[in-house]
Amino acid sequence: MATGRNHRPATSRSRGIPDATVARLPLYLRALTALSERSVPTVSSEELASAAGVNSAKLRKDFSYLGSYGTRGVGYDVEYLVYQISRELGLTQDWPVVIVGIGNLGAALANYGGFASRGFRVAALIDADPAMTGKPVAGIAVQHSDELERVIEENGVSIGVIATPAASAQPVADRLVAAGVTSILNFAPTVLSVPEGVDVRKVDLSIELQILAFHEQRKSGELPDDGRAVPGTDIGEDAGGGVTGSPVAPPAASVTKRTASAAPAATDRRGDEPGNDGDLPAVMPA
Amino acid sequence: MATGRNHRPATSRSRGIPDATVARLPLYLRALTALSERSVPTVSSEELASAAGVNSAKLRKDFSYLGSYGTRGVGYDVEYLVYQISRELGLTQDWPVVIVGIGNLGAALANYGGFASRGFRVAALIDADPAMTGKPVAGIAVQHSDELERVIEENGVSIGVIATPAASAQPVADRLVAAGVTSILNFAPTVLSVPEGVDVRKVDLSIELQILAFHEQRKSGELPDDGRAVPGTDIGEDAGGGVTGSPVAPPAASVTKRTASAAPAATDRRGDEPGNDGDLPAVMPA
DNA sequence: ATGTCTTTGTGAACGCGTGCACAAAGATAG
DNA sequence: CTATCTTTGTGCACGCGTTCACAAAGACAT
Ligand SMILES: NC(=O)c1ccc[n+]([C@@H]2O[C@H](COP(=O)([O-])OP(=O)(O)OC[C@H]3O[C@@H](n4cnc5c(N)ncnc54)[C@H](O)[C@@H]3O)[C@@H](O)[C@H]2O)c1
Ligand SMILES: NC(=O)c1ccc[n+]([C@@H]2O[C@H](COP(=O)([O-])OP(=O)(O)OC[C@H]3O[C@@H](n4cnc5c(N)ncnc54)[C@H](O)[C@@H]3O)[C@@H](O)[C@H]2O)c1
Repeated sequence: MATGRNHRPATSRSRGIPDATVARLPLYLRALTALSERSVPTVSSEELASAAGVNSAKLRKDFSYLGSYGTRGVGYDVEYLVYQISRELGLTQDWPVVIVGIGNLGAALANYGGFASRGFRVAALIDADPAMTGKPVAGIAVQHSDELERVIEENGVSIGVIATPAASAQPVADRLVAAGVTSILNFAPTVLSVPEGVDVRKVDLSIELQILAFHEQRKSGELPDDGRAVPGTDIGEDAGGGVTGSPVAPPAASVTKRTASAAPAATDRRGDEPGNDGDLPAVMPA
Repeated sequence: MATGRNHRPATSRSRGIPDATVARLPLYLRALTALSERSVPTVSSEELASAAGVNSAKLRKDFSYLGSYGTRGVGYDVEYLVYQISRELGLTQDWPVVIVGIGNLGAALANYGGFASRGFRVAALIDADPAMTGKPVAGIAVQHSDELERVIEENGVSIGVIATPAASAQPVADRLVAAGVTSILNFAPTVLSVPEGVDVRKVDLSIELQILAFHEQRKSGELPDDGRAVPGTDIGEDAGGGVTGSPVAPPAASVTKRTASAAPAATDRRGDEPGNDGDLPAVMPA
């Protein structure tokens, strides 16, 4: 979630592809690539939609934003569509990427094949810990933070991945931006502030789990209690260096005396399907 | 993004909290927790919104769905709100979780502190590789896949995390569901099919990067080429990596006769390159 | 050519999410 | 108790995204 302004001047009216559509293109591409490997020549919107897990009407509308690449009565040419989507997403070019913070997660990311398989090339692995410098991870020697700016400039890196502790995320983001990076994928649980023109997308495992927990709670019985009732189980422990941490403490109702029954007994509305369709997976860049 | 059905009868009108709001609650909770640690008693919607990186009006509306916990002229009581949101998200209770696939990513997740800090407890680590069995990861001994059902039942696990290669994701999901899991967090790049009533959320690094690439491409110059134009243009730039094997070659728009399509880039590279575990979907239309 | 059958492309309706703007609630001062 | 000032809670309008439903484009058969 980009911290700075989050405006949408709707300036993108002419050739702009809807954000929701852009977010689905990679999904279609993946399905198409699989078909391509099986040498399937064409595919109908119905089949492809099924493979991508979406509605066929939605898929057709999405493709309509790219132009008319289908043939009525037949479907879409797989190879041609793979190319068109790849081009639209900018995957026909090479994107050098730097990963900052080579800890548990950073190392896993460096080893991840999903990078290279789509035109993303790990240009460098950066870590502030001197003990890490020179150490090979996924076949690449880790470089010290001091090299950050140089690496970015020399390789023309425009995409950076942050996998440092939360406390270091903002400073790292600032350096990345100052050095020329204009797109950041942030794994640290923090809201980053970046100047306009810089895109930030975040991946937060903790948030995903919390959303699941919410739905899970709905499925099996109602809320724990009215809320101002007894203190709940307290959950302590926390990983070091997180903005998070303090255990869930029972209420404290201060300020003005909380008139009781603030929580309106959740009416057991069962119509609410568990389908978490609407939830946005991540963030929509500005 | 649930894979299975994705409808929204809109039946949820009374007590249902909007999905978009639910997705933001963890964000507010994080900001509030930080304030709580600094012993800040109250906070205004403006301040909190800023800390969470959202619009203040949006935040107030979100909170309005939970009830009226604020005090006009003053703001919100931090401790009280932390408790209310935690309760709403179901964090006042303990959620045992199983992680399946203890490879690079799975191990990182097991070591992640964000789990425990919010009521999520790693009940077990499961891996199919016999060599991994018994091996301690993050202080927990890895168990063989055979133990999956037993572990789920004995611990009452309802949330499962999949970090196996894409090809194994669906089978693992099936077993998880059969054993009683009703919420799945999937890290494998595949569309999962699950019965109604089971929530699936996915985290796909590759998709995030592709979305960033799309915007990045827009920022610096337009598309490589019109695309609809005659193929053969030097778009063939295509970095060595290319999009998953098929060398993103401008396929001819065989709108009518698709002859050569039968022999399209005969999957030359085998998914062994330092990055191609199983990125491709194994799911096919019914 | 003409007819039939399949599947695309999209107009239109609808619902959700966002953000503005403001009345009202309540704190605080006099 | 009254006045003023701060900040919430929300009615309302708007735009985006989703989905339906269907005309028409084109393949294919005769
Ligand atoms: N491990 C996970 O599964 C997981 C999941 C979601 C989010 N996260 C988040 O990702 C981040 C990293 O997690 P982790 O488990 O890998 O932590 P980690 O402690 O294992 O690794 C962090 C690494 O960052 C380096 N680092 C610290 N400050 C730095 C700086 N200023 N510049 C460059 N490098 C710096 C450290 O030397 C260390 O190697 C954390 O913010 C965590 O909350 C982790
Ligand atoms: N590493 C990353 O940063 C990253 C990022 C995004 C997505 N992913 C995806 O996450 C998944 C795991 O990635 P990884 O890098 O950890 O891969 P990995 O190969 O290191 O680990 C996979 C693990 O799963 C185990 N496994 C295989 N089949 C299994 C089964 N049926 N049941 C239980 N365990 C099984 C393997 O023994 C192995 O230990 C992949 O699908 C990958 O595409 C990884």
